[in-house]
Amino acid sequence: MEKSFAVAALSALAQETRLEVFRLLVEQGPDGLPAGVIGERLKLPAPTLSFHLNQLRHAGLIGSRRESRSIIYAANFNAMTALVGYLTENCCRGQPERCLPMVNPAACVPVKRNGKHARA
Amino acid sequence: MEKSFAVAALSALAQETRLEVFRLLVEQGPDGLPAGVIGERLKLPAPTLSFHLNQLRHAGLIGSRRESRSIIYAANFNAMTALVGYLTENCCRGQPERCLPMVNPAACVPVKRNGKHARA
DNA sequence: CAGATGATTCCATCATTCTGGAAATATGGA
DNA sequence: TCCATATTTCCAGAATGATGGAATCATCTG
Repeated sequence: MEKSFAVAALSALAQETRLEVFRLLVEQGPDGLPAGVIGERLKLPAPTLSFHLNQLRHAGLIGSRRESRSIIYAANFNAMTALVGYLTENCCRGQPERCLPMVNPAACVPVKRNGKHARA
Repeated sequence: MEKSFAVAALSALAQETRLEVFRLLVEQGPDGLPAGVIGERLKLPAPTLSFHLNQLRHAGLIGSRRESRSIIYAANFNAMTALVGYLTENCCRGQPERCLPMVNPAACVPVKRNGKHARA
């Protein structure tokens, strides 16, 4: 993962409204939700929601598809995983046992992607 | 984890310089590094670095201790884990198999903390 | 095509954040 | 005490981000 991608993703999530939107979509799973429903649940004016959905989409954290009049948004789970992996990458110089007393091993070596960071 | 904590942590990381600092400290492990060394490695003017270290510290992502004239900063691995857990919490309405085709199980159900989100 | 519905773009306003020089504070050594 | 080192605080200018009303675009139905 690129540093600029990570910054974009983190910036997108670093805002209360967007974080709520994202978590709602993560909870929903791959099926996602139409913009209207999201706005209804989180009580957001349409332009505000649209702005935030755009930020999340440009950051690659969510995807969208049109379905009749609605536009359905869904979390991008690959991006989520990649971001988490980027944050925790190389933790403790590859000696995760050094932070294991404090964290779950999975968080320290989370992304098993063509074996690159795998250790467990 | 509180929503406001998560937003603070994400805001702190959503900035290129701070993300670099944090990743450097994650790599260093619990021993951490003195501010001066961080500034040297990342080529940052002291006031700029100090500003960013403060942001990270206020967000709870790093801790500091004085050691003679130096101030040593180290990543807070508990906070890191909690943040990752918050992002991925309840993914796919507790049916992680729905996003498993896309992500590593560990990323979907990462934080085993008093059994609250544990599933594997 | 006309009307209704779902969503986006435009844009001005307001608010927050980043940057680094100069000055200040803390610690240790001669 | 005086000086050097390590780091922080102060501050102001520059840049970036959020908000929501009005207008616009896209799609479906009759």
